[in-house]
Amino acid sequence: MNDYLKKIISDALQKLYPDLELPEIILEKPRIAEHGDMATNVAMTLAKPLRKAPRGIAEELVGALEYDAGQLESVEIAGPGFINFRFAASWLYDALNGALQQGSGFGKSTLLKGKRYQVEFVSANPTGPLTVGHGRNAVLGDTIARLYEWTGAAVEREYYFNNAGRQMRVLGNSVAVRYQQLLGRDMELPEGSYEGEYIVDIARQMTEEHGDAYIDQPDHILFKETAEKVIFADISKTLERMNIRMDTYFNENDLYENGAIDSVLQRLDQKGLTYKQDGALWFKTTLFGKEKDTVLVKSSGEPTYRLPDIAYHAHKLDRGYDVCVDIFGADHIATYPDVLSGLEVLGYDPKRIDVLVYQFVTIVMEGKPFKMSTRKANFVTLDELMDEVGSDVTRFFFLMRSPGTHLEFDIAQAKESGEKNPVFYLQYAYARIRSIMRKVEETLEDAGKADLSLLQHESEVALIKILLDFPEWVVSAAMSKEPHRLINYLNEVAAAFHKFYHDCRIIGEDPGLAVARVTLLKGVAVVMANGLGILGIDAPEKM
RNA sequence: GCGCCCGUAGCUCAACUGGAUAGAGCAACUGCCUUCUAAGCAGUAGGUUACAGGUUCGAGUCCUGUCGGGCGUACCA
Repeated sequence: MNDYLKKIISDALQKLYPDLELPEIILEKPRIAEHGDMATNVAMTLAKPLRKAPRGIAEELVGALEYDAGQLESVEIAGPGFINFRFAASWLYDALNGALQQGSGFGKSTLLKGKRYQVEFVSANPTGPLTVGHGRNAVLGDTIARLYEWTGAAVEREYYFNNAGRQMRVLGNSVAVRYQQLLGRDMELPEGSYEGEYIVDIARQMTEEHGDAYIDQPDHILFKETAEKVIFADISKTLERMNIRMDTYFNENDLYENGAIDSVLQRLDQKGLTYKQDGALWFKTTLFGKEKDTVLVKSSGEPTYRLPDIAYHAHKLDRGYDVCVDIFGADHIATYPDVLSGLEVLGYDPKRIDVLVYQFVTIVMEGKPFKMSTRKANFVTLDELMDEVGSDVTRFFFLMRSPGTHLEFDIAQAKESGEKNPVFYLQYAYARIRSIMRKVEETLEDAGKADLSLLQHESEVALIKILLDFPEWVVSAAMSKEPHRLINYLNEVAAAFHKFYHDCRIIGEDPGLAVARVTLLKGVAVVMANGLGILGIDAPEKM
């Protein structure tokens, strides 16, 4: 429809003003129903170049417009010079039929067809269970990956981790101390250790498997390796519970072993972008607008995380993805520009790295902000949260707000919300439809072909129009990396359905109308199921 | 100090990236179930979009400044 409108508008413009360079024709959906189904502001944007009043241009344009009555019912001028289009009913019915034919594919597009996307997310080092603090990252990353799949891309999900750094050494040591304590040694956990109960569990597992074989080897690699293995198993189980499945777990250590780190250092050096000072190796980030240069390799010989970050991203691009998406919390906001600068001087197109920075989640417990720390074991795990409210509510909660805004997560409220939780509003709409369908199957014999033109009620027409918007909202949510847009849209679908349900009956109506309404219901079910599917949320048969 | 993000109804947040009368959900109040799920529908009330300027046909949205909050600003990850 949009293409059709653009075509007739530009045809008319060309006829009226042959010398004019055609402007981009912007179509938008008016907020208010009285303003029609679609509107354009071309008359206003042309006011300046044509040196004419917007309304005058609009009148000329509408006069020259040639359109098919099967597509458009009316074209009107309103306000300061908007041109409002109202779709013909026959077009709506055809479009609804088309949507039903696509079924579970309705909403898919080919926008990114042929593109390979990679989404890297979660990427928490395996030092402890995933907490609600990781939740927003995990759910955003996975849902954005799903959105890209729906827009036609081939998508891979990757988890990046580092098992060689200081964090993991401390982790191994924490396990070793607990291990020795369990075997009767009187000793204290050093300052800065991981204090969580799960460390004790890992240590206990080691006493069961190995007895006291390692009691005099607290630095043995087995402590760290066991911890890593156990914790990673736990993490991936948590992710699976949330409907998240990674394609790849990428270990930073591989970058050292395959020479990617050295290669980056060499290439930066060749470009003259690094220098030594005070025993450290610096990257001249001041050349890219930073206030200070950045250390890549510490005087201890250990690299900072920026160096492997650059190498990692270069490696990802080398693997052939068209676009690599990073899901970062706000604390990374200052670091990724260095990575982009590094990639650019290495000859990569930084546009192939797409970063989503989301604002932090404020955990609220008992009415007060709650500061979490994995190290101090001061946290609520995602598993605990899902035990309370389930994975649907958990996913929904993290998705319902714009990534760019701070999200307040009131644990007590999430636990309590139960029945009045907003996710149930959507699921209830679907369950209601399924319930009607089950009843209708008993009463309505062979439905035959529905005559959709019987759908004349205001609530019916409004519902059809909203359903037809679904594909463009999928695209909008995907391109902006803002899944909450889809949630807002599904809310409108559910609201329109509930209103229809209230206004229009099916059972007991004239069979022709009943069949038409059942067809409409199927359309709603398709959109709700597809939409919830993108969000990774269950569409229940019953509630 | 400097950089990035945020500031919208009592609370939590939308507003499709510059459009027409700023909208939902909680919380408050009023109606609607002998008929397909009341986890619903309809309605009332609630606003100087933090503040002050600017840009233009038009600003919650863009630019400048002020105030308030978050995060950075490490040879920490």
